[in-house]
Amino acid sequence: MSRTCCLPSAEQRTPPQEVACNDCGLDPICQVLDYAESGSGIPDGILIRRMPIPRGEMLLAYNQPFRAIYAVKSGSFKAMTWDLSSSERVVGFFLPGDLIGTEGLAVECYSYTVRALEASSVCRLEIDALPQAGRSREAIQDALIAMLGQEIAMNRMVTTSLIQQNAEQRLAAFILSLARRSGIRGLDRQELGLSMSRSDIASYLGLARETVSRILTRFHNSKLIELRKHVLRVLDRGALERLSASS
Amino acid sequence: MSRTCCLPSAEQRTPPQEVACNDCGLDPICQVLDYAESGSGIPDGILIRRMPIPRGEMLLAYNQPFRAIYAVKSGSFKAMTWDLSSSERVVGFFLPGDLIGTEGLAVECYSYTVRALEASSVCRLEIDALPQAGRSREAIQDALIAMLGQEIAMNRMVTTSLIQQNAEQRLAAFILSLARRSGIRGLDRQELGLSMSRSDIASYLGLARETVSRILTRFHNSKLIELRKHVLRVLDRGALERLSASS
DNA sequence: AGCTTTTTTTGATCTGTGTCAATTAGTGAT
DNA sequence: ATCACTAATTGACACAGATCAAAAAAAGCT
Repeated sequence: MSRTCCLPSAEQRTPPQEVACNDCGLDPICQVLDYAESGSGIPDGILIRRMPIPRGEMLLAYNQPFRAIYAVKSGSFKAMTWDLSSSERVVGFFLPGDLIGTEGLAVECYSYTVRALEASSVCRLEIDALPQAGRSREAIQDALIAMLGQEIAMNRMVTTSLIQQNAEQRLAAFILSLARRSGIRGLDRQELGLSMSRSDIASYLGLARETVSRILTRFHNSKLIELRKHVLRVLDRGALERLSASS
Repeated sequence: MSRTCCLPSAEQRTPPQEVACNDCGLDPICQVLDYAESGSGIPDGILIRRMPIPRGEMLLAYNQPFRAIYAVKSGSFKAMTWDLSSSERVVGFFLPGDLIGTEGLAVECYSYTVRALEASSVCRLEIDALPQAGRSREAIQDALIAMLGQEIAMNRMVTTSLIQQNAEQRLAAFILSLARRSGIRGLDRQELGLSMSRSDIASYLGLARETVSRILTRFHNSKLIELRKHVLRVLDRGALERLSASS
Protein backbone atom coordinates (compact mmCIF):
# COMPACT_ATOMS: atom_id res chain seq x y z
CA MET A 1 0.00 0.00 0.00
CA SER A 2 2.77 2.43 0.85
CA ARG A 3 4.88 2.97 -2.23
CA THR A 4 8.28 4.42 -2.84
CA CYS A 5 6.99 7.41 -4.63
CA CYS A 6 7.07 11.13 -5.06
CA LEU A 7 10.31 11.79 -3.30
CA PRO A 8 11.08 15.49 -3.26
CA SER A 9 12.94 16.55 -6.35
CA ALA A 10 16.68 17.14 -6.34
CA GLU A 11 16.29 20.88 -6.66
CA GLN A 12 14.18 22.08 -3.82
CA ARG A 13 12.22 24.63 -5.90
CA THR A 14 8.87 22.87 -5.91
CA PRO A 15 7.04 23.14 -9.21
CA PRO A 16 3.82 25.18 -9.00
CA GLN A 17 1.19 22.46 -8.73
CA GLU A 18 2.05 18.82 -8.53
CA VAL A 19 -0.40 15.97 -8.42
CA ALA A 20 -0.11 13.34 -5.71
CA CYS A 21 0.28 9.72 -6.79
CA ASN A 22 -3.10 8.78 -5.33
CA ASP A 23 -4.75 11.32 -7.59
CA CYS A 24 -2.81 10.37 -10.71
CA GLY A 25 -4.33 8.55 -13.66
CA LEU A 26 -1.40 6.19 -13.74
CA ASP A 27 -1.97 5.10 -10.19
CA PRO A 28 -3.97 1.93 -10.99
CA ILE A 29 -1.02 0.67 -12.98
CA CYS A 30 1.58 1.81 -10.49
CA GLN A 31 -0.33 -0.08 -7.85
CA VAL A 32 -0.36 -3.25 -9.91
CA LEU A 33 3.35 -2.95 -10.52
CA ASP A 34 4.11 -2.29 -6.90
CA TYR A 35 2.04 -5.20 -5.72
CA ALA A 36 4.10 -7.33 -8.05
CA GLU A 37 7.27 -6.30 -6.35
CA SER A 38 5.52 -6.21 -2.98
CA GLY A 39 7.22 -3.38 -1.23
CA SER A 40 10.54 -3.56 -2.95
CA GLY A 41 9.58 -0.82 -5.40
CA ILE A 42 9.27 -0.86 -9.15
CA PRO A 43 12.27 -2.23 -11.04
CA ASP A 44 14.43 0.20 -12.96
CA GLY A 45 13.80 0.69 -16.63
CA ILE A 46 10.06 0.24 -16.43
CA LEU A 47 8.79 3.26 -14.65
CA ILE A 48 10.72 6.48 -14.60
CA ARG A 49 9.39 8.91 -12.08
CA ARG A 50 9.42 12.65 -12.52
CA MET A 51 11.29 13.33 -15.71
CA PRO A 52 11.51 17.11 -16.16
CA ILE A 53 10.37 18.46 -19.52
CA PRO A 54 11.29 22.06 -20.37
CA ARG A 55 8.76 24.44 -21.84
CA GLY A 56 8.24 24.00 -25.57
CA GLU A 57 9.90 20.59 -25.70
CA MET A 58 8.31 17.79 -27.65
CA LEU A 59 7.40 14.84 -25.45
CA LEU A 60 6.39 12.57 -28.29
CA ALA A 61 5.66 12.94 -31.99
CA TYR A 62 2.91 11.97 -34.36
CA ASN A 63 3.51 8.61 -36.08
CA GLN A 64 6.51 7.87 -33.90
CA PRO A 65 6.46 4.23 -32.75
CA PHE A 66 4.77 3.73 -29.44
CA ARG A 67 7.10 3.02 -26.54
CA ALA A 68 5.68 4.42 -23.37
CA ILE A 69 2.78 6.15 -21.76
CA TYR A 70 3.26 9.22 -19.62
CA ALA A 71 1.48 10.72 -16.67
CA VAL A 72 1.72 14.44 -16.11
CA LYS A 73 3.04 15.19 -12.64
CA SER A 74 3.24 18.95 -12.95
CA GLY A 75 2.88 21.55 -15.67
CA SER A 76 0.82 21.03 -18.82
CA PHE A 77 0.98 19.84 -22.40
CA LYS A 78 -0.91 20.21 -25.63
CA ALA A 79 -1.62 17.55 -28.23
CA MET A 80 -1.85 18.43 -31.90
CA THR A 81 -2.40 16.86 -35.25
CA TRP A 82 -2.36 18.30 -38.74
CA ASP A 83 -5.21 18.18 -41.17
CA LEU A 84 -4.73 17.75 -44.91
CA SER A 85 -4.19 21.46 -45.41
CA SER A 86 -1.15 21.11 -43.14
CA SER A 87 -2.59 23.51 -40.61
CA GLU A 88 -2.08 22.62 -37.00
CA ARG A 89 -5.00 21.57 -34.91
CA VAL A 90 -5.01 21.22 -31.12
CA VAL A 91 -6.84 18.07 -30.05
CA GLY A 92 -6.35 18.19 -26.33
CA PHE A 93 -4.61 19.50 -23.26
CA PHE A 94 -3.00 17.42 -20.54
CA LEU A 95 -2.96 18.57 -16.95
CA PRO A 96 -1.36 17.05 -13.84
CA GLY A 97 -2.67 13.53 -13.33
CA ASP A 98 -3.64 13.03 -16.98
CA LEU A 99 -2.28 10.18 -19.04
CA ILE A 100 -0.59 10.80 -22.38
CA GLY A 101 -0.31 8.29 -25.16
CA THR A 102 -2.67 5.59 -23.90
CA GLU A 103 -4.17 5.04 -27.31
CA GLY A 104 -0.76 4.06 -28.62
CA LEU A 105 -1.40 0.83 -26.74
CA ALA A 106 -3.70 -0.14 -29.53
CA VAL A 107 -2.43 1.68 -32.57
CA GLU A 108 1.33 1.11 -32.28
CA CYS A 109 2.13 4.71 -33.14
CA TYR A 110 1.29 7.93 -31.38
CA SER A 111 -1.56 9.65 -33.13
CA TYR A 112 -0.60 13.16 -32.11
CA THR A 113 2.36 15.31 -31.23
CA VAL A 114 2.65 16.47 -27.63
CA ARG A 115 4.50 19.56 -26.52
CA ALA A 116 5.05 21.05 -23.07
CA LEU A 117 3.27 24.35 -22.55
CA GLU A 118 5.45 25.22 -19.58
CA ALA A 119 8.23 23.69 -17.53
CA SER A 120 6.68 20.37 -16.55
CA SER A 121 7.43 16.91 -15.27
CA VAL A 122 6.08 13.47 -16.15
CA CYS A 123 6.32 9.86 -15.14
CA ARG A 124 7.21 7.54 -18.00
CA LEU A 125 6.05 3.94 -18.15
CA GLU A 126 7.96 1.72 -20.59
CA ILE A 127 5.43 -0.55 -22.21
CA ASP A 128 7.87 -2.96 -23.84
CA ALA A 129 9.33 -3.85 -20.48
CA LEU A 130 5.97 -4.41 -18.85
CA PRO A 131 5.45 -8.13 -19.59
CA GLN A 132 8.68 -9.04 -17.83
CA ALA A 133 7.76 -6.97 -14.81
CA GLY A 134 6.62 -9.96 -12.85
CA ARG A 135 2.97 -10.11 -11.86
CA SER A 136 0.05 -11.06 -14.03
CA ARG A 137 -0.24 -9.43 -17.39
CA GLU A 138 -3.97 -9.79 -16.90
CA ALA A 139 -4.12 -7.24 -14.14
CA ILE A 140 -2.19 -4.75 -16.22
CA GLN A 141 -4.40 -5.36 -19.21
CA ASP A 142 -7.50 -4.85 -17.11
CA ALA A 143 -6.16 -1.52 -15.95
CA LEU A 144 -5.37 -0.53 -19.51
CA ILE A 145 -8.86 -1.49 -20.69
CA ALA A 146 -10.37 0.63 -17.97
CA MET A 147 -8.19 3.57 -18.93
CA LEU A 148 -9.09 3.29 -22.59
CA GLY A 149 -12.76 3.08 -21.72
CA GLN A 150 -12.49 6.23 -19.66
CA GLU A 151 -10.86 7.93 -22.59
CA ILE A 152 -13.65 6.93 -24.96
CA ALA A 153 -16.38 8.05 -22.59
CA MET A 154 -14.71 11.40 -22.00
CA ASN A 155 -14.07 11.99 -25.67
CA ARG A 156 -17.70 11.41 -26.50
CA MET A 157 -18.84 13.91 -23.91
CA VAL A 158 -16.39 16.53 -25.10
CA THR A 159 -17.34 16.03 -28.72
CA THR A 160 -21.02 16.14 -28.02
CA SER A 161 -20.77 19.43 -26.24
CA LEU A 162 -18.39 21.02 -28.70
CA ILE A 163 -20.57 20.19 -31.64
CA GLN A 164 -23.84 21.52 -30.40
CA GLN A 165 -22.75 24.43 -28.26
CA ASN A 166 -22.14 28.00 -29.32
CA ALA A 167 -18.95 29.89 -28.65
CA GLU A 168 -19.96 31.20 -25.23
CA GLN A 169 -21.05 27.77 -24.07
CA ARG A 170 -17.87 26.17 -25.35
CA LEU A 171 -15.70 28.59 -23.44
CA ALA A 172 -17.72 28.19 -20.27
CA ALA A 173 -17.54 24.41 -20.57
CA PHE A 174 -13.83 24.60 -21.27
CA ILE A 175 -13.11 26.65 -18.18
CA LEU A 176 -15.26 24.37 -16.04
CA SER A 177 -13.53 21.33 -17.42
CA LEU A 178 -10.15 22.75 -16.46
CA ALA A 179 -11.43 23.54 -13.00
CA ARG A 180 -13.05 20.15 -12.58
CA ARG A 181 -9.98 18.25 -13.68
CA SER A 182 -7.86 20.35 -11.41
CA GLY A 183 -10.23 19.53 -8.57
CA ILE A 184 -10.28 15.81 -9.26
CA ARG A 185 -6.51 15.73 -9.06
CA GLY A 186 -6.55 17.47 -5.72
CA LEU A 187 -5.34 20.83 -7.01
CA ASP A 188 -6.83 24.29 -6.83
CA ARG A 189 -10.33 24.53 -8.25
CA GLN A 190 -10.56 28.30 -8.50
CA GLU A 191 -7.18 29.48 -9.63
CA LEU A 192 -6.15 27.98 -12.94
CA GLY A 193 -2.98 28.49 -14.90
CA LEU A 194 -3.96 29.16 -18.50
CA SER A 195 -0.64 28.00 -19.87
CA MET A 196 -1.95 27.64 -23.42
CA SER A 197 -2.30 30.54 -25.84
CA ARG A 198 -5.65 31.93 -27.00
CA SER A 199 -4.89 30.42 -30.39
CA ASP A 200 -4.51 26.99 -28.83
CA ILE A 201 -7.82 27.34 -27.06
CA ALA A 202 -9.46 28.58 -30.24
CA SER A 203 -8.10 25.70 -32.27
CA TYR A 204 -9.21 23.20 -29.66
CA LEU A 205 -12.71 24.63 -29.45
CA GLY A 206 -13.08 25.19 -33.17
CA LEU A 207 -13.34 28.98 -32.91
CA ALA A 208 -11.39 31.98 -34.16
CA ARG A 209 -8.88 33.34 -31.69
CA GLU A 210 -10.58 36.73 -31.82
CA THR A 211 -13.78 35.10 -30.63
CA VAL A 212 -12.03 33.44 -27.71
CA SER A 213 -10.52 36.74 -26.71
CA ARG A 214 -13.81 38.61 -26.99
CA ILE A 215 -15.74 36.08 -24.94
CA LEU A 216 -13.11 35.86 -22.23
CA THR A 217 -13.23 39.61 -21.74
CA ARG A 218 -17.02 39.41 -21.79
CA PHE A 219 -16.84 36.84 -18.96
CA HIS A 220 -14.40 39.08 -17.18
CA ASN A 221 -16.65 42.11 -17.47
CA SER A 222 -19.65 40.21 -16.11
CA LYS A 223 -17.55 39.09 -13.14
CA LEU A 224 -17.70 35.40 -14.00
CA ILE A 225 -13.95 35.15 -14.04
CA GLU A 226 -10.95 37.21 -13.12
CA LEU A 227 -8.25 37.16 -15.75
CA ARG A 228 -4.84 38.66 -15.40
CA LYS A 229 -2.02 37.60 -17.69
CA HIS A 230 -2.21 33.81 -17.78
CA VAL A 231 -3.92 33.14 -14.49
CA LEU A 232 -7.65 32.60 -14.54
CA ARG A 233 -9.72 32.70 -11.39
CA VAL A 234 -13.25 31.33 -11.40
CA LEU A 235 -15.49 33.82 -9.59
CA ASP A 236 -18.97 32.53 -10.37
CA ARG A 237 -18.92 28.85 -11.06
CA GLY A 238 -22.70 28.62 -10.91
CA ALA A 239 -23.15 31.15 -13.68
CA LEU A 240 -20.64 29.36 -15.86
CA GLU A 241 -22.43 26.10 -15.25
CA ARG A 242 -25.77 27.63 -16.20
CA LEU A 243 -24.25 29.13 -19.32
CA SER A 244 -22.68 25.92 -20.52
CA ALA A 245 -25.85 23.91 -19.91
CA SER A 246 -28.41 26.25 -21.45
CA SER A 247 -29.78 24.89 -24.68
CA MET B 1 -9.01 -21.36 -39.77
CA SER B 2 -12.34 -22.46 -41.22
CA ARG B 3 -15.07 -21.58 -38.78
CA THR B 4 -18.67 -22.64 -38.43
CA CYS B 5 -20.05 -19.30 -39.38
CA CYS B 6 -22.51 -17.40 -41.47
CA LEU B 7 -24.83 -20.25 -42.29
CA PRO B 8 -27.69 -19.04 -44.43
CA SER B 9 -30.56 -17.78 -42.33
CA ALA B 10 -33.69 -19.83 -41.74
CA GLU B 11 -35.80 -17.64 -43.96
CA GLN B 12 -34.22 -17.57 -47.38
CA ARG B 13 -34.95 -13.87 -48.05
CA THR B 14 -31.41 -12.58 -47.85
CA PRO B 15 -31.17 -9.22 -46.14
CA PRO B 16 -29.98 -6.38 -48.40
CA GLN B 17 -26.29 -6.14 -47.56
CA GLU B 18 -24.63 -8.47 -45.14
CA VAL B 19 -21.05 -8.30 -44.03
CA ALA B 20 -18.89 -11.42 -44.22
CA CYS B 21 -17.25 -12.66 -41.01
CA ASN B 22 -13.77 -11.88 -42.33
CA ASP B 23 -14.76 -8.26 -42.77
CA CYS B 24 -16.48 -7.93 -39.41
CA GLY B 25 -15.07 -5.96 -36.51
CA LEU B 26 -15.83 -8.82 -34.16
CA ASP B 27 -13.71 -11.22 -36.16
CA PRO B 28 -10.53 -10.92 -34.07
CA ILE B 29 -12.48 -12.09 -31.07
CA CYS B 30 -14.39 -14.75 -32.94
CA GLN B 31 -11.08 -16.12 -34.11
CA VAL B 32 -9.70 -16.24 -30.61
CA LEU B 33 -12.79 -18.02 -29.40
CA ASP B 34 -12.76 -20.48 -32.24
CA TYR B 35 -9.12 -21.30 -31.76
CA ALA B 36 -9.95 -22.09 -28.19
CA GLU B 37 -12.50 -24.66 -29.22
CA SER B 38 -10.34 -25.70 -32.13
CA GLY B 39 -12.84 -26.53 -34.79
CA SER B 40 -15.69 -27.57 -32.58
CA GLY B 41 -17.30 -24.14 -32.82
CA ILE B 42 -18.07 -21.61 -30.15
CA PRO B 43 -19.96 -22.91 -27.13
CA ASP B 44 -23.59 -21.94 -26.73
CA GLY B 45 -24.42 -18.97 -24.56
CA ILE B 46 -21.32 -16.99 -25.42
CA LEU B 47 -21.76 -15.94 -29.00
CA ILE B 48 -25.16 -15.71 -30.62
CA ARG B 49 -24.92 -15.36 -34.34
CA ARG B 50 -27.37 -13.37 -36.42
CA MET B 51 -30.08 -12.20 -34.06
CA PRO B 52 -32.69 -10.33 -36.11
CA ILE B 53 -33.63 -6.88 -34.84
CA PRO B 54 -36.76 -5.26 -36.31
CA ARG B 55 -36.76 -1.66 -37.44
CA GLY B 56 -37.18 0.80 -34.58
CA GLU B 57 -36.34 -1.71 -31.88
CA MET B 58 -33.99 -0.76 -29.08
CA LEU B 59 -30.89 -2.94 -29.01
CA LEU B 60 -29.57 -1.55 -25.76
CA ALA B 61 -30.29 1.40 -23.53
CA TYR B 62 -28.33 4.17 -21.88
CA ASN B 63 -27.22 3.33 -18.33
CA GLN B 64 -28.35 -0.24 -18.65
CA PRO B 65 -25.76 -2.61 -17.16
CA PHE B 66 -23.24 -3.88 -19.66
CA ARG B 67 -23.70 -7.52 -20.69
CA ALA B 68 -22.64 -7.98 -24.25
CA ILE B 69 -21.11 -6.37 -27.27
CA TYR B 70 -22.76 -6.61 -30.65
CA ALA B 71 -21.53 -6.69 -34.22
CA VAL B 72 -23.85 -5.47 -36.95
CA LYS B 73 -24.29 -8.15 -39.58
CA SER B 74 -26.84 -6.35 -41.73
CA GLY B 75 -28.93 -3.21 -41.52
CA SER B 76 -27.99 -0.19 -39.46
CA PHE B 77 -28.38 1.44 -36.07
CA LYS B 78 -28.13 4.83 -34.46
CA ALA B 79 -26.72 5.69 -31.05
CA MET B 80 -28.14 8.55 -29.03
CA THR B 81 -27.70 10.30 -25.74
CA TRP B 82 -29.57 13.12 -24.14
CA ASP B 83 -28.10 16.38 -22.97
CA LEU B 84 -29.21 18.25 -19.90
CA SER B 85 -32.04 19.94 -21.76
CA SER B 86 -33.44 16.44 -22.40
CA SER B 87 -33.13 16.87 -26.14
CA GLU B 88 -31.96 13.85 -28.07
CA ARG B 89 -28.58 13.88 -29.67
CA VAL B 90 -27.29 11.32 -32.19
CA VAL B 91 -23.71 10.34 -31.41
CA GLY B 92 -23.09 7.74 -34.06
CA PHE B 93 -24.31 5.32 -36.67
CA PHE B 94 -23.45 1.64 -36.87
CA LEU B 95 -23.16 -0.12 -40.20
CA PRO B 96 -22.52 -3.78 -41.05
CA GLY B 97 -19.24 -4.90 -39.50
CA ASP B 98 -19.27 -2.22 -36.81
CA LEU B 99 -19.10 -3.07 -33.13
CA ILE B 100 -21.67 -1.74 -30.70
CA GLY B 101 -21.11 -1.33 -26.98
CA THR B 102 -17.37 -1.86 -26.78
CA GLU B 103 -16.86 0.99 -24.37
CA GLY B 104 -19.13 -0.78 -21.89
CA LEU B 105 -16.13 -3.02 -21.32
CA ALA B 106 -14.65 -0.27 -19.27
CA VAL B 107 -17.59 1.66 -17.92
CA GLU B 108 -19.95 -1.14 -16.78
CA CYS B 109 -22.98 0.56 -18.28
CA TYR B 110 -23.82 1.45 -21.85
CA SER B 111 -23.28 5.11 -22.44
CA TYR B 112 -25.86 5.49 -25.19
CA THR B 113 -29.13 4.08 -26.43
CA VAL B 114 -29.02 2.15 -29.69
CA ARG B 115 -31.98 1.71 -32.00
CA ALA B 116 -32.32 -0.14 -35.31
CA LEU B 117 -32.88 2.17 -38.26
CA GLU B 118 -34.19 -0.67 -40.41
CA ALA B 119 -34.71 -4.40 -40.21
CA SER B 120 -31.25 -5.55 -39.14
CA SER B 121 -29.32 -8.44 -37.66
CA VAL B 122 -26.46 -8.61 -35.18
CA CYS B 123 -24.13 -11.06 -33.51
CA ARG B 124 -24.17 -10.88 -29.75
CA LEU B 125 -21.14 -11.70 -27.61
CA GLU B 126 -21.87 -12.36 -23.93
CA ILE B 127 -19.08 -10.82 -21.95
CA ASP B 128 -19.87 -12.41 -18.60
CA ALA B 129 -19.44 -15.86 -20.06
CA LEU B 130 -16.15 -15.07 -21.74
CA PRO B 131 -13.70 -15.97 -18.96
CA GLN B 132 -15.04 -19.52 -18.81
CA ALA B 133 -14.80 -19.94 -22.56
CA GLY B 134 -11.59 -21.89 -22.39
CA ARG B 135 -8.52 -20.27 -23.94
CA SER B 136 -6.40 -17.52 -22.53
CA ARG B 137 -8.09 -14.46 -21.24
CA GLU B 138 -5.00 -12.62 -22.36
CA ALA B 139 -5.70 -13.09 -26.03
CA ILE B 140 -9.22 -11.83 -25.59
CA GLN B 141 -8.01 -8.83 -23.64
CA ASP B 142 -5.50 -8.01 -26.34
CA ALA B 143 -8.25 -8.06 -28.92
CA LEU B 144 -10.40 -5.82 -26.76
CA ILE B 145 -7.56 -3.36 -26.26
CA ALA B 146 -7.02 -3.18 -29.99
CA MET B 147 -10.71 -2.58 -30.56
CA LEU B 148 -10.87 0.19 -27.98
CA GLY B 149 -7.80 1.80 -29.48
CA GLN B 150 -9.41 1.79 -32.91
CA GLU B 151 -12.44 3.43 -31.42
CA ILE B 152 -10.40 6.19 -29.82
CA ALA B 153 -8.46 6.90 -32.99
CA MET B 154 -11.62 7.05 -35.07
CA ASN B 155 -13.43 9.25 -32.60
CA ARG B 156 -10.61 11.74 -32.64
CA MET B 157 -10.67 11.99 -36.40
CA VAL B 158 -14.42 12.43 -36.49
CA THR B 159 -14.35 15.07 -33.78
CA THR B 160 -11.55 16.97 -35.42
CA SER B 161 -13.38 17.24 -38.70
CA LEU B 162 -16.73 18.04 -37.18
CA ILE B 163 -15.35 20.85 -35.11
CA GLN B 164 -13.42 22.73 -37.71
CA GLN B 165 -15.37 22.06 -40.87
CA ASN B 166 -18.32 23.98 -42.22
CA ALA B 167 -21.64 22.43 -43.12
CA GLU B 168 -20.70 21.50 -46.68
CA GLN B 169 -17.46 19.88 -45.59
CA ARG B 170 -19.18 17.97 -42.82
CA LEU B 171 -21.75 16.54 -45.19
CA ALA B 172 -19.09 15.61 -47.74
CA ALA B 173 -17.01 13.94 -45.05
CA PHE B 174 -20.07 12.16 -43.70
CA ILE B 175 -20.97 10.70 -47.09
CA LEU B 176 -17.38 9.66 -47.70
CA SER B 177 -17.19 8.05 -44.30
CA LEU B 178 -20.29 5.99 -45.04
CA ALA B 179 -18.85 4.95 -48.39
CA ARG B 180 -15.46 4.15 -46.92
CA ARG B 181 -16.86 2.04 -44.14
CA SER B 182 -19.08 0.26 -46.58
CA GLY B 183 -16.03 -0.44 -48.72
CA ILE B 184 -13.90 -1.69 -45.83
CA ARG B 185 -16.59 -4.19 -44.98
CA GLY B 186 -16.67 -5.48 -48.52
CA LEU B 187 -19.98 -3.86 -49.43
CA ASP B 188 -20.95 -1.45 -52.17
CA ARG B 189 -18.90 1.72 -52.19
CA GLN B 190 -21.11 3.77 -54.49
CA GLU B 191 -24.66 2.93 -53.56
CA LEU B 192 -25.43 3.67 -49.94
CA GLY B 193 -28.65 3.16 -48.04
CA LEU B 194 -29.34 6.35 -46.11
CA SER B 195 -31.48 4.61 -43.54
CA MET B 196 -31.30 7.51 -41.09
CA SER B 197 -33.50 10.59 -41.30
CA ARG B 198 -32.21 14.03 -42.22
CA SER B 199 -32.83 15.02 -38.61
CA ASP B 200 -30.57 12.21 -37.42
CA ILE B 201 -27.82 13.32 -39.77
CA ALA B 202 -28.29 16.91 -38.69
CA SER B 203 -28.12 16.02 -35.02
CA TYR B 204 -25.02 13.91 -35.59
CA LEU B 205 -23.25 16.63 -37.56
CA GLY B 206 -24.36 19.46 -35.33
CA LEU B 207 -26.41 21.21 -38.02
CA ALA B 208 -30.02 22.19 -38.57
CA ARG B 209 -32.01 19.69 -40.58
CA GLU B 210 -32.85 22.40 -43.10
CA THR B 211 -29.16 22.89 -43.71
CA VAL B 212 -28.62 19.19 -44.31
CA SER B 213 -31.47 19.16 -46.77
CA ARG B 214 -30.24 22.22 -48.62
CA ILE B 215 -26.70 20.95 -48.96
CA LEU B 216 -27.74 17.51 -50.09
CA THR B 217 -29.79 19.02 -52.89
CA ARG B 218 -26.88 21.30 -53.69
CA PHE B 219 -24.65 18.23 -54.02
CA HIS B 220 -27.33 16.61 -56.14
CA ASN B 221 -27.58 19.62 -58.45
CA SER B 222 -23.82 19.74 -58.95
CA LYS B 223 -23.87 16.02 -59.84
CA LEU B 224 -21.74 14.98 -56.90
CA ILE B 225 -24.38 12.54 -55.74
CA GLU B 226 -27.59 11.05 -56.96
CA LEU B 227 -30.28 11.01 -54.35
CA ARG B 228 -33.63 9.33 -54.70
CA LYS B 229 -35.71 8.56 -51.64
CA HIS B 230 -33.27 6.98 -49.20
CA VAL B 231 -30.67 5.65 -51.59
CA LEU B 232 -27.60 7.76 -52.13
CA ARG B 233 -25.23 7.09 -55.01
CA VAL B 234 -21.79 8.67 -55.02
CA LEU B 235 -21.17 10.07 -58.50
CA ASP B 236 -18.04 12.14 -57.99
CA ARG B 237 -16.00 10.84 -55.11
CA GLY B 238 -13.04 13.01 -56.04
CA ALA B 239 -15.03 16.20 -55.80
CA LEU B 240 -16.42 15.19 -52.41
CA GLU B 241 -12.93 14.43 -51.22
CA ARG B 242 -11.66 17.81 -52.39
CA LEU B 243 -14.60 19.50 -50.71
CA SER B 244 -14.14 17.80 -47.36
CA ALA B 245 -10.40 18.49 -47.33
CA SER B 246 -10.39 22.14 -48.38
CA SER B 247 -9.45 24.41 -45.54
C1' DA C 1 17.34 49.32 -20.57
C1' DG C 2 15.66 49.45 -25.75
C1' DC C 3 14.37 46.95 -29.73
C1' DT C 4 11.90 43.38 -32.35
C1' DT C 5 8.59 39.92 -32.62
C1' DT C 6 4.67 37.66 -31.09
C1' DT C 7 0.31 37.55 -28.79
C1' DT C 8 -3.85 39.66 -27.46
C1' DT C 9 -7.37 42.90 -27.74
C1' DT C 10 -10.71 45.78 -30.04
C1' DG C 11 -13.32 47.51 -34.03
C1' DA C 12 -15.76 47.14 -38.59
C1' DT C 13 -17.70 44.35 -42.01
C1' DC C 14 -19.49 40.11 -44.29
C1' DT C 15 -21.22 35.60 -44.64
C1' DG C 16 -22.86 30.93 -43.36
C1' DT C 17 -26.16 28.85 -41.02
C1' DG C 18 -29.94 28.85 -37.65
C1' DT C 19 -34.69 30.06 -37.17
C1' DC C 20 -39.37 30.80 -38.58
C1' DA C 21 -42.84 29.77 -41.94
C1' DA C 22 -45.07 27.60 -45.72
C1' DT C 23 -45.27 24.04 -49.25
C1' DT C 24 -44.52 19.51 -51.02
C1' DA C 25 -43.47 14.72 -50.74
C1' DG C 26 -43.59 10.52 -48.42
C1' DT C 27 -45.57 7.00 -45.23
C1' DG C 28 -48.81 4.33 -42.90
C1' DA C 29 -53.50 3.33 -41.58
C1' DT C 30 -58.33 2.35 -42.44
C1' DA D 1 -57.92 4.78 -52.77
C1' DT D 2 -58.27 8.38 -49.36
C1' DC D 3 -56.99 10.54 -45.35
C1' DA D 4 -53.89 11.83 -41.61
C1' DC D 5 -49.47 12.48 -40.07
C1' DT D 6 -44.66 12.84 -40.39
C1' DA D 7 -40.52 13.99 -42.99
C1' DA D 8 -38.27 16.76 -46.43
C1' DT D 9 -37.79 20.75 -49.18
C1' DT D 10 -37.65 25.59 -50.20
C1' DG D 11 -37.79 30.59 -49.14
C1' DA D 12 -37.07 34.87 -46.27
C1' DC D 13 -34.68 36.87 -42.74
C1' DA D 14 -31.64 37.62 -38.63
C1' DC D 15 -27.66 37.01 -36.08
C1' DA D 16 -23.46 34.62 -34.27
C1' DG D 17 -19.14 34.29 -35.41
C1' DA D 18 -15.44 34.46 -39.22
C1' DT D 19 -12.55 37.50 -41.49
C1' DC D 20 -9.98 41.66 -42.34
C1' DA D 21 -7.46 45.37 -40.27
C1' DA D 22 -5.15 47.94 -36.85
C1' DA D 23 -3.77 49.15 -32.19
C1' DA D 24 -2.14 47.67 -27.67
C1' DA D 25 0.20 44.61 -24.68
C1' DA D 26 3.53 40.94 -23.64
C1' DA D 27 7.39 38.38 -24.36
C1' DG D 28 12.13 37.64 -26.14
C1' DC D 29 16.48 39.18 -27.31
C1' DT D 30 20.90 41.80 -27.43
